[in-house]
Amino acid sequence: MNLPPDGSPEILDPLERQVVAVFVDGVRVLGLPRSIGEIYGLLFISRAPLSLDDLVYRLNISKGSASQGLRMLKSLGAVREANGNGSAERRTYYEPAVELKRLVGGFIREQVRPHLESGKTKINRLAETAKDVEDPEHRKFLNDRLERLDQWMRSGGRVLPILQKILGQ
Amino acid sequence: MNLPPDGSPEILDPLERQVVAVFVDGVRVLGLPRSIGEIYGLLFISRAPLSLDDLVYRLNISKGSASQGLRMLKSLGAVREANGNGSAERRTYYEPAVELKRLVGGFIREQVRPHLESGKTKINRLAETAKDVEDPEHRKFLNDRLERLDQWMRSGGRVLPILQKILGQ
DNA sequence: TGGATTGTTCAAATTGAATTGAACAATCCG
DNA sequence: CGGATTGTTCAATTCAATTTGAACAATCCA
Repeated sequence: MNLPPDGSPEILDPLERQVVAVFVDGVRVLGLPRSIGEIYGLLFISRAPLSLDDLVYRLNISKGSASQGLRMLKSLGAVREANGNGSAERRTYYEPAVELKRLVGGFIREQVRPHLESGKTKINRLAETAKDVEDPEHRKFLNDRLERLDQWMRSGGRVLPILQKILGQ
Repeated sequence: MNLPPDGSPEILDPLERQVVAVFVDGVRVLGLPRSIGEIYGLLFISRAPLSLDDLVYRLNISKGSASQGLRMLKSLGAVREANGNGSAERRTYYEPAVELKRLVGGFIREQVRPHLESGKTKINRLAETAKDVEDPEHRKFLNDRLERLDQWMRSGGRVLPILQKILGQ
């Protein structure tokens, strides 16, 4: 299916390389590791699904990276197994999910929501602590700020579904 | 104004420490450095504006970090100089901007838009490259994917103002 | 002027997150 | 079974981004 490895020949053609670069850049903004961008980028611009070994060979990354990267991409719903040929293939091939809605949904579910939740929890705990502050002026100030923080979280929570709705075309 | 440093005494009270931790966490999600979260967090929970030296001392960070952190926070519009006392003070004091709208706006302007722009540029260049692909089937596929990528960018562009509107209460 | 105070810059050190690689499962099939 | 193939795990390493720290500006004022 692919040429066997030599030293380190040019495995990606220029267009593929550029697309991969775009995604590497993209995922960095989202705080995701480079390998995620490389893997998704290559899948995105490949006509046929690719196997783990394809990714290892063509991107010149380790099996470990590819395995973990695919796991994360699966958990994000950004990649799925291509059960294309009904035939009995041992190896599994992957193809990208290309619907923005799905990608955004996965990111929000896996990366955003958990932080919002844990943030809310921590803030509630803080509000408890603030109750014990002696000076009433100071206590008032703290409550005001914590209240505001709580509002931010609420706003975040409200915005996410709207975001998803809008990005679903 | 503050006690002088000893070895490394406990400079933040527990509540302050927790709030700072929340912000450190928060900014990491946004892909910003820890010091940004520390500085903003301490300003956020402090009744009085703080100077650079206050931050250095209380957060136990270097002057360099504090200076660069404040610069970034200023560029994000997340912090402003407190010209509180009309008196002639040499040192400048900082206070946080606490309006979510402003914070989100600054983040979008400084961190999101530039990436969207450069992304668009790169994709246009890619479309040029794709024109030279011989096989018409393959070319069609590539154009389809690049078109999709372009759509994503547009969606992003459309969503940002809406986001800002919603978060402005 | 000079020295004290405040803040900036940037090369070097540090640190934490991602990647590697080798050992280990799991499954297949002759 | 046994060995070949495919994929996972995780401690050790690597690498990039952040932080440090020391030198350098800039401003103040006695």
